[in-house]
Parts: sequence; structure tokens; C-alpha cells
Amino acid sequence: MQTSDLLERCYPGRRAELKRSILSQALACFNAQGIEATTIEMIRAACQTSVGAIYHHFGNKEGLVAALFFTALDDQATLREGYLAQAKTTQEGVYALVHSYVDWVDSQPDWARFQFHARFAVTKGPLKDELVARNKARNRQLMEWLAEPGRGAELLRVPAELMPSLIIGQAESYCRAWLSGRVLSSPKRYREVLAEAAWRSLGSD
Amino acid sequence: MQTSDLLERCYPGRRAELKRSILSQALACFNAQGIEATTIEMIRAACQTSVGAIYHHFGNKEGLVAALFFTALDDQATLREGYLAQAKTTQEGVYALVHSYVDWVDSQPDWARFQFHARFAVTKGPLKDELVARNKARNRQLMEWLAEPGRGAELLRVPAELMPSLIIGQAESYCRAWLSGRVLSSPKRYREVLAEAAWRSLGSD
Amino acid sequence: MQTSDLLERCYPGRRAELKRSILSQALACFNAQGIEATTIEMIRAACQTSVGAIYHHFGNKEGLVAALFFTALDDQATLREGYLAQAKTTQEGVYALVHSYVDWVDSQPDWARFQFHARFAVTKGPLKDELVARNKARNRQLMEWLAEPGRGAELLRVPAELMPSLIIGQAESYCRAWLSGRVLSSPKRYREVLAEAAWRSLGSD
Amino acid sequence: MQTSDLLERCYPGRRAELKRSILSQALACFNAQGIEATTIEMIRAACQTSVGAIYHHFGNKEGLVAALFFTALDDQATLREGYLAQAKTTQEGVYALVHSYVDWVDSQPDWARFQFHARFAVTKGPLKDELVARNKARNRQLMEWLAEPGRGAELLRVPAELMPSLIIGQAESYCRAWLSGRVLSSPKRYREVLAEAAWRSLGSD
DNA sequence: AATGAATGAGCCTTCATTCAT
DNA sequence: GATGAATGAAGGCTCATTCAT
Repeated sequence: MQTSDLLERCYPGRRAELKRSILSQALACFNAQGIEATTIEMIRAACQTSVGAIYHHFGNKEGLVAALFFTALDDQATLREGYLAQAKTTQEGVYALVHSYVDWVDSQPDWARFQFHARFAVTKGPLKDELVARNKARNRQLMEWLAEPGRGAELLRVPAELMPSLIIGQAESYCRAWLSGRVLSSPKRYREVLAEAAWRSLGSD
Repeated sequence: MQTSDLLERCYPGRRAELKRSILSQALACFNAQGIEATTIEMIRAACQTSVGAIYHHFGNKEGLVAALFFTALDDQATLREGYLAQAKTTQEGVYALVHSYVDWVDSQPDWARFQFHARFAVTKGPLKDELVARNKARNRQLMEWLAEPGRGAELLRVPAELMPSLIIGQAESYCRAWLSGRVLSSPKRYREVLAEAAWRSLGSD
Repeated sequence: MQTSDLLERCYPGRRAELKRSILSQALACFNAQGIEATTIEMIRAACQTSVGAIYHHFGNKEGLVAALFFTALDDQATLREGYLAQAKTTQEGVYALVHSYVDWVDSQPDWARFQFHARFAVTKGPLKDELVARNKARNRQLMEWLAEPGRGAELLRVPAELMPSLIIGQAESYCRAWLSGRVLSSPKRYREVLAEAAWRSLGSD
Repeated sequence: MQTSDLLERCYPGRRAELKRSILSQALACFNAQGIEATTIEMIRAACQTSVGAIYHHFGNKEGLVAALFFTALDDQATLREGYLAQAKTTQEGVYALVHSYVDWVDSQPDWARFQFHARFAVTKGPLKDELVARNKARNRQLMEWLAEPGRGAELLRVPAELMPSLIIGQAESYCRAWLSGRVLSSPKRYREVLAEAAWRSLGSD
């Protein structure tokens, strides 16, 4: 199960066993019932521990949501950075963004589903600033990549605030549809189509 | 205030005054606090009625959400159908979809914001079938439009389940960003760019 | 039962029946177990209502404590003002203060006992300012009484901040002892001894 | 800092260093937040130990309260006995009681404040009998002092159960006011006034 | 149709205490 | 002796919903 792989990577060691178990079961509950509809008691029952242990490790329900959310964000960012590091041309960069997005959702559907539903909650919670900061950092990173010599010239005509939506919007839309069961084929099946579409839509002929 | 216009259109007359007031304030509360975080008491206080009146008109909280959600869905559909009716070629059809989407979000931002957040709740509620039915109807309608002689041939290469995301994904992504304050320019400013991008991404050169 | 008399006076009418019942039982519970050790559930069981009703009328546990505390304060003040209004000389004024204190404790032992234990809680709560204001008002009132022509001249040698303790300290001390069971005779038995002692202690020979 | 002095006197030596630290911080926490509102975790954080260490030394929270309470009681008694040993006449005895009370509160305000708030808790706890026993012992001691030839004859008219309140009531009342910030001058400033008032109030002219 | 007091299941959270290391 | 992770009973409080007036 890939969910555990990600957790083992982020919280390694035997000491963190309970922590991983809580996170794993919480993720499952949140996705199955929705975040608000999930009670601490459900999570407790799912990982056979005590409510005290959950609060000991995560402070409160919001802390649990935040831990999951930022774990997902980090993992997604790691994959994106890896893909981007190998891209040479602007086109390869756009492909890297689409491919990393699609591949991550395909390999971590549970984390992706949770990310969509938790974003709103995190935005209203006490870690909203942290989230804004990460978004800014991501955008800055992308801009720096484009600023390298011989890259990004083709995209100058596109308004900066529109760029992320043009590149990732279609993939995101399809991933949402897949994760909520409205379509059946994994987005990975269309990773090339989606990358090509994004690139064409940028209109650098 | 456009929110009321839409309500007046859907619930006309003096008898429905209270009903409109409740819906209007409920919409505001849901958007401000989130659906789950909004209590019936908050809505009652906002429109100076009694809880009994709210339950008399909408049955329960879920009924309130559903009324708002389907009102938005209907209004959006009406605009789309109007735009689509005037489109002759496939390209004009794609433009009509993007334009109607963008224009509706621009003119009804409160309803659009609510729609995004309520979809999940409705999907889990007792009206989920109604929602699925409407989605199917919309897709069927689109297919019928494309099936008319001299239309849609250019799109045959694109997988059907991918089509909606390719057409509307970018616009939707930008609208989300605007509604949540991450970007400042109204999507209407980019309606042409978004329509062209969608058309180009479909790759019918 | 005098406790109810006081309540009927302060919350009259049939509509307030439940409110009085809650206050009455809460007072009994607080005195029997202590404020912190009393749970809402205990009070609910004692007056056969629902937790919701308690919260509907008093907001929260602290609100219940505050309602009881200020009801007692008011009742005590009313008696004091009545006694004081009939005093002509300084000596009669001092006697009025001691007598009203002793008589009130004797006639409302439950409220008096509660007042002693609740003062600390109220001092830390959100109504601490209200309490400070009432104390000031009471002191001002007393000063005004003494400022009338032909009164208070005998007390000018006594420091103002010491005065309340000299007048009421002994009575208060004995009342505490009686309310906690350390002595058996009602303070009313010693009302004259206590008044005389207070007057003598002021040293106006 | 006098708080530590008292502790060093009662728990001397290097072995008891941790014990003194725990007691000292617990006293501070209890006074700052109230006994019930203070958690073991707060105390642990204040003296940088582990919860285990606290339980090892004091058994449980109640044990901590009791240790502090009886330490204060003992210290206060020691001072009183010293003062009383030097009194020859009845009047000197009354003065000794008032002076020792005032002087102790002035020199150990933290312990005095705690004593006021903890008395109720101890009264309900498992050491209530111990407390009753000490009170009786103190009263017996006082009676024995008065029973010596040439002493106490002046007080025979005063009821025994009223005596402690008449002697100490005013001082106690003022000390309470000072400890809770309602008056600003230390009771020590008024030690003579309070002693004279107590003596006068006993009415032995 | 309107009102709002009353209901009570259920939630999040706290915290004294234990015990394996 | 020291540590602190783990326990779980219990508490305050919320809030959708009902129903007598």
C-alpha cells in the first residue's frame, strides 16, 4: 500500500510506528467520511489506540489534518522538483510539471484526494500563513527556473497569474474527476495527452 | 447586488420574500464560515427570523444547502444553454462553454464560491442521485450538440472522458484561484485567452 | 425554604419556573460538592431537565455561577440598604452593617456559603470588572452615608482602607466558621455581641 | 525570596533540592491559576522535571496540596507559639495572636494566599481529619494558656466559640483584602491598630 | 405560518495517573 | 530514582431538530 510507503519515508523508525499508524488511519477515515464527519473516536478505533495518544502526538484534530496536509504537500513537491531538475527546455519544463502532477496523483490517490478536501480547512486554520508561504515559495521556484538563460522566452506573452492554471488546470480537473469516481481511467493513461494539451494551449508555435 | 437578482429571478413575488432572505443570508454565512461551521442559529440571526421559519421552508440544513446548490446549477446551465444556442461551429461551441463559465463566475462569485464548497456535501447527501442525473443530462446535451451535422468532427481524436477537463479545466482552475483570493484579476479579463487556450489545447490545427 | 423565596423575588412569574429550578438546584450542588466538582450533568439530574435548557438560559457553567453570585450580592445589598436607611447616628450605622450582615447570613445560609466560595471564581472570570464596580459602588455609598452632617466624625481617626475589616471582619469570621460547621450557634445569637464588639473596636469612647 | 527560606527550613539538605523546587513552583502555579486550574503538566514545566518525579515524591496532586498546606500551617503555628511564649498578661496574649498572624502573612504572602484557597480543598480531602485535629490542638493550647493563673479572667464573659473570631477576625479580613489586591498597605502597617481593636472589642474595661 | 424554548446524542478535549524502559 | 508515552474516564459544550403555543 503506497500510503504507508510515503509515511515510512516521512516518519521513519520504530519509535514513530504509532504516529504512522494514526496518520494512516486518519487519512483513510477523512477520505471515507469527510474531515468534519470523522470523529476522533473513529480514528482511535481504527488504529486501536487511545484518544490520549492521538492528542499527545498531534495536539488536536486540526493538528492531525495539518500534519497530513503538509506531508502530502512535501511529497508532491519532492517529486515535482525531481522532474523539473531533469528538464532542459521550456517545453520539457511544462511537461515535467504536468507529468509530476499526474504521476503523483496516480501513485498517491489517497493523499491527493485528501489534499483537495483539506485545503479549505487549512486555509481557515491557524496554519494558513504557512500554506501561503509554501505557495509563494513554489511560485518563486518556478519563476527562477524560467529565468534561467534559454528558458521561458516562449511564455512571456502569457500573464504570470494565469500561467499555473494554463499549465496544470486541465490535469487537475481530470484528476478531481477520477478521484471522485466520475471517470474511470487513471490520469496516468492520459499523461502525454494532458502534457501536450497544456503545451499547445500556451500557444508558442 | 447580483446575488439577490438571481434569487428574485428564481423565487419571484412578495410571498417568497422571507424565503429569498433566508437563502441570501445562508449563502453569505456558508461562504464566510464554511458550510459545516455555519449553524442554523447564525442564519436565523442574520435574517432576523426564527429557526422554526427556516425549518418550515427548507426542511433541514441539508435542504437549505441543496436549494442553494441547485439554484446555482440551474442558473449556470441557463447561461450556458443560451451561449451554446448561438454557436455554429465547433470552435464557437468551445468558446461558448468557456465564455459562459467565466462570465457566470464573474457575475455570481458568491454562488460560484458556494458551488465549489457544496459539491462534496451534496455528493454525500440524499440528493446525490439528482446531481449525478444532472451531470449526465449536461453531458448528453453536449454530445447531442456535437452530433449535429458539420460539428465536432475535429474532436473525435480526443477521448470523451477527457473532453470536459480539456475544455473547462483551465478556466475552472483560474476561477478557483480568483474566488479564494490567490489572484486578483477577474477571470473575465482573460475570457478570450482562456477560450483560445482551450481551443488550441484540443489540437485541431 | 428560604432559598426559593429569594429566587421567586428575583425571577418572578411562571415563565421563569425552570430558570428558578435550575438556579436552586445548582446552588445546592455547588454547596454540596464545590463549584469545580459539580458537573452540569449533576445539576441536570437534580432539576430533571436537559443540558440544553441549562445552556439556553445561562450560556455556560460560569454564567450559572455568575447569576447565582450576583443574585446573592443584590439581595444582601438590599437588606443592608434597608437597615442603613433607618440608622441615625454613627453607632446605629455600624450596628446596621453588622446586623444586616449577620441577619442575611442567618436567613440565607446557602447563598452565603456559596458567596464565599464563588468570589474567587468570579474574580478570575469575565465578570471580574462587574464585581470590582459593585464593590466600589458599595464603598462610595457607605462614604456618602458617613459624609452626612453629624455622622462619622468619631471614625475619622481610623484609616479608610481598614474600616470595612474593622466593622465586618469579626462577624464575617464567625459566619464562615458557622457555615463550615466549625461552630454550632447561629451568628444571629451573637448579633448584639458582634455589633458591640465592632463598635468598641473602633475606639470612640 | 521568603518562600524558599521557609522551604529550606522545612526540607533542608541537597537531597531535598528537587522536592523544594517542586513545592516552590507548585505554590506559584496554585496561586496564579487556582488549585483546580493548575495541572501537573504546568508544575512539571515550571520546575523542569518529569511527571514521574512529582508522583514519586508526593503521591498525587492532593498530596502536593497537603504538603504545602501543612507546611504553611506548621510555620504559622511555630511563629504563634514563639510570640505567645513571651506574653505575660491576657492583653499581651491577644496582642501576640494578632501580631503573629499579621507578621506571618506579611512575611509569607504566597503561603498565606495559598492557605486561604486550599483550606476548602483539604477540608474535603482525605486529610480533613488531620486538619480538624490540628484545629482542636490549637484551640486546646490556647485554652491552656488562658487557664494559667492570673490570665484570661477578663475574657470569661465572652462565649468560647466566639473568641477566635473576635480576636483574629478583623486581622484576617484585612489580610484577605491585601492578598487579593483590594487594599494596598501591608497589614504590618496596621499591626498595632488591629491588636488594639481586637483587645478593645473584647470589652474588658 | 411563525416562534423559540426544550431536547439529548454526541463531539472534542483535558488531565490525573500508571508503568515499561 | 527518573522519564514521558500511553491510558481512558469524564466533562463542558454544541447544535440540528422538534413541538407546544
